[in-house]
Formats: sequence, structure tokens, C-alpha cells
Amino acid sequence: MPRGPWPAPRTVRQAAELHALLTTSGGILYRPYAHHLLNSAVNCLLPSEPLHLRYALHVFDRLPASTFLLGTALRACFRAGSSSWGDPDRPFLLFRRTRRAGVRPDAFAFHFLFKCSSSRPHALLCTMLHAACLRTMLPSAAPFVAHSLIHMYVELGLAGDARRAFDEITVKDAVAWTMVISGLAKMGMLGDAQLLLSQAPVRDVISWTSLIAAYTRANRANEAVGCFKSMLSEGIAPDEVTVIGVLSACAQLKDLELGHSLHLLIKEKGMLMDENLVVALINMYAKCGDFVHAQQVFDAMGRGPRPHSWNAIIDGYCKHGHIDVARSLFDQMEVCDLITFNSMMTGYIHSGQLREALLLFMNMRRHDLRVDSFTVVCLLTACASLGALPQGRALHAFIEQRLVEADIYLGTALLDMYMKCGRVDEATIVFQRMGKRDVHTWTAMISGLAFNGMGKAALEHFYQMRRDAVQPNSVTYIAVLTACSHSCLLSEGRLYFDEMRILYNIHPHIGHYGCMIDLLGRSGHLDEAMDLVNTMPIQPNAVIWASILSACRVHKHIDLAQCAAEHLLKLEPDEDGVYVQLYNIYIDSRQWENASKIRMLMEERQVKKTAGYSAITVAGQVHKFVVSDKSHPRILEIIAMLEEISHRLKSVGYSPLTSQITVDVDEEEKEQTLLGHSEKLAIAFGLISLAPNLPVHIIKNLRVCEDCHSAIKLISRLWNREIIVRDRSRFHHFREGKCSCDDFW
DNA sequence: TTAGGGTTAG
Repeated sequence: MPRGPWPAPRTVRQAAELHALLTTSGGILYRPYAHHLLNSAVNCLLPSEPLHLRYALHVFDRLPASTFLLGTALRACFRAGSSSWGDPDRPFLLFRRTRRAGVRPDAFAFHFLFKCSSSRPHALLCTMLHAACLRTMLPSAAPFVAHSLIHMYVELGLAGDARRAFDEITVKDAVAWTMVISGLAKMGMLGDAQLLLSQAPVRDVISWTSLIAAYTRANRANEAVGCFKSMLSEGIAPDEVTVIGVLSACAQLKDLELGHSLHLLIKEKGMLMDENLVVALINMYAKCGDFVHAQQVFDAMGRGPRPHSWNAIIDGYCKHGHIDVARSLFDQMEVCDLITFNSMMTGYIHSGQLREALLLFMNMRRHDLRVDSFTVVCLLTACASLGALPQGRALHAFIEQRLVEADIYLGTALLDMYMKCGRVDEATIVFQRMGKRDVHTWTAMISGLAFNGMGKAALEHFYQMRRDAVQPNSVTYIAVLTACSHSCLLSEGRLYFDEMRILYNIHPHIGHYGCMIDLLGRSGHLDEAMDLVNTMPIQPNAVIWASILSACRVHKHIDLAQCAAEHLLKLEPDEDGVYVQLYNIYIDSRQWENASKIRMLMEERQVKKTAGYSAITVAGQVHKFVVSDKSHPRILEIIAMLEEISHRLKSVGYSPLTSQITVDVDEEEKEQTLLGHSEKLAIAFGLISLAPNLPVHIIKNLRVCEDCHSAIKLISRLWNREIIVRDRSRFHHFREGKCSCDDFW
């Protein structure tokens, strides 16, 4: 054992040698110098293996308790705690043991205890440590203790406690101000953070930056940019982190001009282009649709092995519909992560390529990626638009088994899936079980009820939403007005259409006008509907003229129908639906000549009729039928069932609506054509293959024809079967001879 | 032995 000063160890090996000396040479341990040496040994050991740290703590256990060593040991625990092998209880056990030995903890001990507690969600423990600290010392006496105390409460999301800890400090230093402001901002208490910022004696780059980032995270990009401007006007220079936050706000606002000027600022100031800044820049350019610059930054900096910048540009391409470019980048990636897959899958889903999305999902396993709630939300969205109920249910089971953490997005996507599959009861159960509901959740519920023809229930949910103090937004009002129009609730619709402006300052856009015009048209107030078309501040679009056209058909208003059709044919000359609607109107009113003119016009313009189909899922397999389809392997049984249907329908006085068929064939053949409609084939197949207690669930790409609608009502009664048909724009729930749409669709 | 802010997917 050398007598002179022993050099502080620099390597694990030197530290181990020192440990050996310290533990074998007895008396030296009691000299303060040994404590310093031990301390530097721990510094060497900390970033190395868990075994070394355990050894160091083992040595602490055998040393006589001292304030100094407690601090060092707690620091060791804290450093270890950030890795997976740290024992979370150790610091608190150490603290208790030393206190029992009569040792008074000092500021450093409390500092590290608070730091250790930040990662443990244990509010009571924190309060007890806080109280112990106050009994021993004043946090203000050592500013860093006050800082770590605030930090601890912030990390645990305890805003009130963080604020109290701050208020307790008698002499508040600049860091304490910054910490409480950034902490409140991080917890989403933006109003409080903003107020404190205005009261702070010094506002530095960090407090401004945290507020900017928090506004951006809360989707309040305008306010984030506002903060940035105030910060500049106070003469505070932004740094890299500030710029990242503002770039993200620019991406949200699609403010390319500001984004580009920030890029210039980065170059001018020679800011460090680290990965985070590169990601933020690429994201800004890509979200603004400036792929020339996005690609430039990406090619210069982002093509590294790590996926973050790839993710930013891939998501940008997906969001702008350039799925193929995104996919080609995706295929070039060496390392993908969950975000890459989720972005790509979302891209595919939004562009309607559901199969590709599901293939990617299958691929995730090969990359050893665990599915998370984002992924499940993507898949549920796909199930919802496909109407894939069994697959959606499988995902629900996956959630119930807690294989993925459920959050508010997941709950909303799940209830939306059930709604879009026509399962109002299951959607309602999901809704009722959700602990937290935001405006999206309520809107999904209201719009789901609306499309399923339960307008009154939708409005009841709207009242309840407001009772729960959730503010409706523009989309909520679309759902509310849809509920009114699908259930013909005219006076309610009028009320809400006016109310949204007065109560919430939401100005109606084309979608709201569309719902209102649809509602007026359906209720037979075609003049009023046309008044609104003529007086609204926006040019009417195809959806609006299509509503007028359908209302004209129901209310037999030929002249107006012609006018609406003319507008539609100008706006969407290739859309077959318009021709078909107008054609049917002429047929209904027996204007054969006009009808054949429409037919000729279609031929002339080479407009092709979209092939109608109906799909039904049996035992996880989707069966798709087109009109007069003979391709199904069980076609003989299906035909036999169709004959039975025809026979039983006629026995209760039903006569097929053959007037809709204009082809010059005999009545028998017309009946056969109607019987071969895809929805009837799908229902016949459902009746022969599904258990009698299961509802028959059909998904159709076009509107249900009138003959099928009447026939299905009767089938539901005769077979005592619930039949659900999702058509192009709504749901029909057939039960006991009635339909939820009240024959209005 | 002591301190604060951040990006990409629904």
C-alpha cells in the first residue's frame, strides 16, 4: 500500500486494484482521502458492467455509514437506475439504513434520491422524501436540490406538487424558474407555463424552447410560432433545439416560407446539423410538399444507417400520395423500425391499398418488431374500411389480452371499426368502457350512430358530450348534421346548423352545407334546399348536386333533377352514378325516350358502369358476388336457396319490382335478373352457411336497389334473421321486416 | 459529487 497520494484510477482494472487495496488495508478506509479514491473508482466502474457496480455497492454496505459515502452510493444507484440492471429499491434501502445508523443525509443525498424517484411512479414515496428533506434542510439552501425536487414531480406528472415545490423556494434562481416553466409546459399546462414565463425575472432560451415545443406537441402551431417571434423580439438567440421545435410547427402549418428561412438561419449560424435537426428539416420540407429540398437534405445528411430521417421523408411521400417513391426508399433501408412500418402501412391504407398494408404487417415479424398501439390503429382502420369484422374482432382480442397497451386512439379506432362493420352494440360497449374520451372518440360515436340510422341516439350522445364539457369541432358537426339528415330530423338539423357558428364560432364548410342540403332535400323542402345552394358562399360541388338529384328522385321532381344532373355531368362527366340516377328517374316517370338518350350519352362518352358487388365473410373467408354470378363453388345450393326465397316472398304477397328493368325481355326473365342481384346471392349464401343465430352481414360497393331493399326487409321477417347491409353511403339494419333507414336512402 | 429544452408514425 503506497503511503503517498494514490493516483485516481482511470480504468476498470485500476479501479479493481484500488478496491482490492482499500478492502485489505483496513485503517486507510477511515481516512477521508480513501473516500475520494473510492469515489473516483466508482466513476470508473459506473459506465462498465453491472457486476462492477454491484461490487462497488457491496463495498459500500461494509463501510461505516457516512454522509459522504451515502451521497456517492446514491449517485451510483442513480447511474445504474437508468439501465435495465439497476435495482429500483436499492437507493431507498440505503437511505433507510444510513438514517437508522444516525447519519444525517445532506443535500447531495436528497438530490440523488429525488433523481432516483423520478423514474418510479410512486407519489407517496416522493411526498415522504420531500417531507424528510424539509425536516433536515431547506431545499433553497442548495439550489440543485430544489431543481431535482421539481424535476421529480414533473417526471411523475404531478403538476400541483411541482408547482408547490417551486413556490416553497424562498430565493428562486433562474434555473428554478426555467425548470418549473418547462415542466408545466411538458405536462401540457400551457396556460400556467405561459403565465409564469411572463412573470419570470429572466426568460432564457430553454424556457422559450420548452414552451414552443409544448405548443407544437399540442397541435397549437400558431401559438408556437407566436412564442418564437416573442423570443426573437426579446433579443434571445434560438439554438438548435429551438429550431427543431419551430420547424415542427412549420410542418404542421405547411409554412414553407418560415421553414425555409429557418434553414437559412441554421446555415448562417453554423448550427450543428445533428440527426434530430436533420429529421426536423426533412419533415418540414416533406410535409410542405417541397420534395426537392427534402431530398437534398436527406441525400446530404440523412442517408445513414439509422431510420429516423428515412422515416421522416417516407412519411412525407406517403402523406402526399407518392406511395411508390416511399416504398422504393423503404426497400432501400438497412434498418427499419416500428415507425417505418407504421408510416408505410398508414400510407397504403390512406391510398386504399389495404392488401399491401396487411402484407407489411405480416412482414413485421420477420424484422422482429413488436406490434404497438399505432400498428393496431392502422390495422383497425383497414378493417373498418373493408368491413372486415372477424379480423377486427381478432384485433380486439389482441387488445384484451393486453398484448398491446390500450390508449385513447386505440379505443376510438376500435369503436369506429365496430361502427363501420355495423355492430352498434359492440361499439357502444367499447365506448362505455373507455376511461378517457376526447372529441375524436365522441365524434366517432356520433357519426357511427348516424350512419347506422340511429339519429336520435347520435343526438343524445351529442348532448352528453357537451355535458361532459368536451368541445365539439367542425367534424363533430358534420356527424351531428349527418345524424339529422339520415334520420330526417329537420328542426334539429336547422338548429345545429345555426348553433355551430353562434356557440363555437365554427364556420360551415362545404361538407356542412352538403349535409344541410341533403336534409332539406330528403324532407321534401327542395325549394329551400335550392335557396341554400344559391346563397351559400361556396361553389356547390358534385356531392351537393348528387344530394339534390337523389331528393328529386324520391320526391319525383323531374325538372330540378335535370338541372342537377346537368351540373353533375359538367363536374364529373366520367362518374357513372349520375347517368344511372338520371336514367332511373326517367324510367320511374316513364320517360322512355329521355332514358334511352342517357344510355346513348353514356355510350358516346364511353362511361363504364362500375360493376356492383356484394361481399360476405364466412368463417374468416371473404366471398364476393357480382350480378348473376355462377362462379361460387356452392352455386347449386345458393340457387336452391334463391328459389326458396322467391317462393316464400311471393307467398306473402311480394311482387318483384320489374319496372326498373328496361331491357325488352319477358317478365319471367326480368324476375330472374332481379333475383340474381349480388346482394341476394350473398344473402342466400349467408343463409345456407352461417349458424342461425348469427346476423347476415353484407358489404356492397354501390347503393342497394329498391327491389332488393323491399325483398331483404321481408327475408329478415320470414327467416327471423338480422341482416346488415353496408352500402356506399350508409348502413341498413334489417330486423323483423323493417329497415333502420325507414326506406329513405 | 450539483441543473433545465427536442425530431419522425394514429
